[in-house]
Amino acid sequence: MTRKNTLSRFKENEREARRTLIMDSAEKVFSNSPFDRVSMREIADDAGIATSSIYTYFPNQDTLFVEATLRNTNALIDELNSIIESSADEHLLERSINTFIEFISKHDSYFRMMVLFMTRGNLNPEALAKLNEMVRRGLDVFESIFSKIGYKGDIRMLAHFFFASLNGILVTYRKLPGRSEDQVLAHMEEVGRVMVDLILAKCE
Amino acid sequence: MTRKNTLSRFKENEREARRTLIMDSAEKVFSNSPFDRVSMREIADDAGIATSSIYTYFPNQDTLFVEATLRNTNALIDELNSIIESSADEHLLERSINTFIEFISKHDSYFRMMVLFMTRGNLNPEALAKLNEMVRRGLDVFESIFSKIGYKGDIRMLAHFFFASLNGILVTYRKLPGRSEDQVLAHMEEVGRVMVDLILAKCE
DNA sequence: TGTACATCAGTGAACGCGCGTTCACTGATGTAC
DNA sequence: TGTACATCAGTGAACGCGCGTTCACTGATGTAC
Repeated sequence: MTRKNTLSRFKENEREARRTLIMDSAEKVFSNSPFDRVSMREIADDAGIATSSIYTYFPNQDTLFVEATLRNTNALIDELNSIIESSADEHLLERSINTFIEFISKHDSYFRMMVLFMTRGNLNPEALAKLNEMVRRGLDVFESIFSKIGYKGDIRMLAHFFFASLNGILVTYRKLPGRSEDQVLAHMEEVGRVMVDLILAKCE
Repeated sequence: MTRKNTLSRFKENEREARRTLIMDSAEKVFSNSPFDRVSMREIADDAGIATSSIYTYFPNQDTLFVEATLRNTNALIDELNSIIESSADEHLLERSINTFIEFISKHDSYFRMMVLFMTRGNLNPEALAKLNEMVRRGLDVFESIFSKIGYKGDIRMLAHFFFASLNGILVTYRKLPGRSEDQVLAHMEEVGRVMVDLILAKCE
């Protein structure tokens, strides 16, 4: 029985390692290919496996996309949390906004998620639950920022607004025609600073 | 020559009328069908013409989508302008936000445009130019709101932020799972009110 | 007015494509005796 | 230790689908004489 357990645990780890490899490839393909050129075939090619093998580890495309994104955003949330602990109050808000913007700009899978979410009401319930859990965690992080900087007002609502605004900045200015990647980033952060000013004006 | 002119003008009107009919159908299909079920075939069916006939009036799908959306947004901008003229200052901002949110919620083609824009860098230049012109007009409207309510700060930058935030609210809360359309709208407007408070706090 | 020709909006069918997913099968590895 | 069988990750090819777009053609309408 002990042997059986270690074996099945070994297999479980194997399985997780494979899933991770596939998600790595998915992320790589997300970031390097034009949006409509990302397909299961493309991801399988990058991972060096047969397309059909993906289905041994993920039931379908949506699940793969959602899980790959959640992995990203969990890393982002961890990063934000460590900023909250380490930053002096006066720069906390701006640093958080810039971290968010830079992170999401670098990880195209977030936008893919967003488009998936915008275009389809029929995400499978399991994926949807995981997505909601991530949003909830994000809102919690934002709330702790606002309470730390002493925002006077409804912190929960501000977090909702904050989250939406950041998404909006990313969506709206992502593809500014004729601007370099750096210029786009600079413009996003400049717009973000407007929000910093507005919020700080209502802080103690 | 006079006859020729009237004839060609008649034909031109005919052509415009047909284009309008097709855009009407496009808009109807956008609003009533799930996102991924909208195709040239679907639109042609609604208009009661052959699919290939669409190509007599629009060179390709992108152009049709962009033009249909711009027609919408021009109407929205007109509506906002009349609000600016008629509203008392203290409710101007909130009324503008709610008008924007309600209008866009009702016209799915705006989201389709947004997804098109997010997912493809390769929109044709003509469509892109028209799109930019629309954004510019929108920003101008927002600026005139802020100058009317006496915002103390960089009005241009606030307009950029305002536009992005509204987009973000619409994108983020559009598909809240388990909420009715009315509840979603109410939540969006509640989040919008956070922005009202923030901006008004920096007004004279 | 009547006739031969030109124009052109509109059509139905087909093209070419790429996608997500399935499935019968392979072959390496583990298991039982 | 050796042999027969079971398991199962992994595969390549195919399925079925729907899409945007093209194209040769039709037939009504307008034009020229």
